[in-house]
Amino acid sequence: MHSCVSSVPIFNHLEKEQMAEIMDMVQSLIYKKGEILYHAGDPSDSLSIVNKGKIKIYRLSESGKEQLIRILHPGDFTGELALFTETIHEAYAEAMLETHVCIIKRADLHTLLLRYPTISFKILAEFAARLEQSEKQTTNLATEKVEKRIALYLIECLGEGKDLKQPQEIKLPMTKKDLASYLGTTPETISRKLSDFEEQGYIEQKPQNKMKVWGHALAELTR
Amino acid sequence: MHSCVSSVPIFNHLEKEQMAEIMDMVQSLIYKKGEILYHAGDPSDSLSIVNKGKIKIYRLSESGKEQLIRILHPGDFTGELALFTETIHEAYAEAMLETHVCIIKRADLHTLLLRYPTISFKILAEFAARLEQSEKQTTNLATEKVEKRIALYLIECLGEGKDLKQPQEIKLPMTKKDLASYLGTTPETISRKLSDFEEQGYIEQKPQNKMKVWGHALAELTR
DNA sequence: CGGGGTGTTGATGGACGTCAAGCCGGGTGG
DNA sequence: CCACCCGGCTTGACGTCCATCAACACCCCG
Repeated sequence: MHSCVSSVPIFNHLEKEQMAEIMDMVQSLIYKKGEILYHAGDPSDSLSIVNKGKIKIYRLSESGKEQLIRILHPGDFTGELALFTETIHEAYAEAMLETHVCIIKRADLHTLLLRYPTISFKILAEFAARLEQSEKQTTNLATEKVEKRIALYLIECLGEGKDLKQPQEIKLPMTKKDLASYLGTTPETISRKLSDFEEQGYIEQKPQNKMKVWGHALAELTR
Repeated sequence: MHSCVSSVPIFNHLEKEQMAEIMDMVQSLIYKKGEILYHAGDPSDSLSIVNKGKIKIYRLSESGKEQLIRILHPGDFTGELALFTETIHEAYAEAMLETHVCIIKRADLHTLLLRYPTISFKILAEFAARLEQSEKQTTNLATEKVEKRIALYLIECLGEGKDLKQPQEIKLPMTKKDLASYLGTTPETISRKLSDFEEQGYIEQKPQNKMKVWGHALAELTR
């Protein structure tokens, strides 16, 4: 039990005894598909680490539209925003399927950070990476047309080290509806653009949100 | 000299002797208007704290458009993104006028954070706030029309505690060109929408990017 | 006084959001 | 195991928001 502690990036550099200490502070929880971990407006007093499953983080805009921010996979954590600023959550977190999480209370976390400053480094690195990612997303939304945003997303899905010259099969990690929300567009437009891509020979669509992708061809689009 | 250390949020909770220690690690620099602090692609090996002046942080999109991310005022810092992740800068930083900054090398900062873990809390809080802000901006870009984004921005300019019922005079902290870049639109559109607002009696434009704003009227628009 | 960058205004077209109708697939309950 | 049904997805027609291009006014700075 509590196996999450040893497998989580922010802790896995510690010694065994230290991990044992952390495990005592940790609480385990299971959410069913569709369950909400927290609402916008909830006070935020704990850090949640995903152990198994998937969680989607989204916001509601002023006008009530849902905007997907990020999907958490095992090893990822959330609670960040309000944990260090004494405010409330501004986002929503929902389990996409049965999901196991470990929870650490804010007070316990503070104790830990004081005792083991290296944990702070890990969290700082994670925050910096997310900030980077978020700003990139902002820039894409602000300056690129939908077609390019979709192309960039697909290329991102291919992963880093891959050889773009070979077509690769990928599976979208979410529904097209969610993808639309993430990319700031509509399901209709996603559908149409993907058909276009297919017509142009950039991709080949398969059932269940899978597709074969010619990365180097798509990359042309993003010029 | 090095007065920045004592006036900066991330350090000002420390004792006098500790501050003295920090001052030894700090280096002072002055940039002239238009000078670049760093380019995208530069290795990032120091934290810069603004002491006096203004710095604008922007990115170039895939297609080469400039996107304004944020403006740093005295007390703000930058360098964050790459400082903790061993990567390179992805953004540009440019002095908007003569600007004094204090610099701490990455290695020195790490030493500090290990010795005084409370500094990490301050930085974590700042990162969390920026992340929050960045995600909100993303959501606005993804889901709101230009008119609403502008209205929301103006309301933000009014500041928090103010009484929306009274018209207030504000001065935009940047040119309309930069504002357009920040809000993901064009100077032409900004100009037109502000004229619209004026016609509707929501604002009254004055020279030098100043204007009188009826906050509660604008707030209606954001429904 | 002159010039470069900012700001304004107009005309135009294209990208994409919206509404509507229908399809399909898989999850549920009988 | 089949039938149903709901939600996701697709396709089409249509309208509109806003970027783009171009021309010019403005204003601060040198």
